[in-house]
Amino acid sequence: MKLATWNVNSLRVRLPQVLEWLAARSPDLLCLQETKLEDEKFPAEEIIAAGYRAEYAGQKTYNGVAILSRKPSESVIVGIPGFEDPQKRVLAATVDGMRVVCVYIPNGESVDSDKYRYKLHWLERLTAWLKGETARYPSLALLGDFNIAPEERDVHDPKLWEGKVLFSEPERAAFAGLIQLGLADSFRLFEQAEKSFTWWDYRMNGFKRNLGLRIDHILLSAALAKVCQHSEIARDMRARERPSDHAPVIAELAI
DNA sequence: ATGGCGGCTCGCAGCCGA
Repeated sequence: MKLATWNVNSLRVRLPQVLEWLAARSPDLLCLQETKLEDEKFPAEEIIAAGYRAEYAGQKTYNGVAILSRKPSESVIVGIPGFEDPQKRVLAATVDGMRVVCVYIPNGESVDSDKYRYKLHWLERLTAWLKGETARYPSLALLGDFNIAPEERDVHDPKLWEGKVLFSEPERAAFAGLIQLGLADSFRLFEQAEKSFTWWDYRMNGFKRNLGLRIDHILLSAALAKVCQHSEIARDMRARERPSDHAPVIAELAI
């Protein structure tokens, strides 16, 4: 079973690339973030024609998440239960016996901003909810744009990023809190090339110079991590014409 | 170097992202 996540930075713009990528890599499941589409505008017909089911929760201009899957979804939840938030950032579903949680964690803007405080609070609420979910579902995958680079090796220049949003200690502590729920960072289950990133700034030739961060992740419960055989970043998609600033991340499971 | 780029909007300038 092949799982994937991709912040597409507008599904309207990136739909042709998404359809092409689905055909080329044939994931069993693909979580999308930043669809930036109201549900009425979601391209359900094109997704279905490509052989996938789609669950989605979007809004105009900002945010928006979706789960595309070969198999149907059950027990779909939008948002963190009990946490009022108009921003569409969480979508959970059970697919093929696996609990799948697709997240678009807030960016945080800068460490002295209200958005940063919102991000940390949001992470607290996510973690508290997932504590119950991980206990309830032995097979659970948490996929998405975390907007957190967990370790120094996930940042092109750790000195430059020290204390900055996406790499600050409180954010990394929150990421560690998710790991402490019994989840494994699937990418790090395997040997990987140095300077492997999932996001590169559009500006200053960030991709060409590989000035990136690894902020998109697939976390797996112990039962899934045990059967995970491979994980990679599809950085070729960042080299395309009119790319998203994020590349897809893949985890392959022997189930 | 608070610029850079790209996407969005009851757009034509200003926001947000990371």
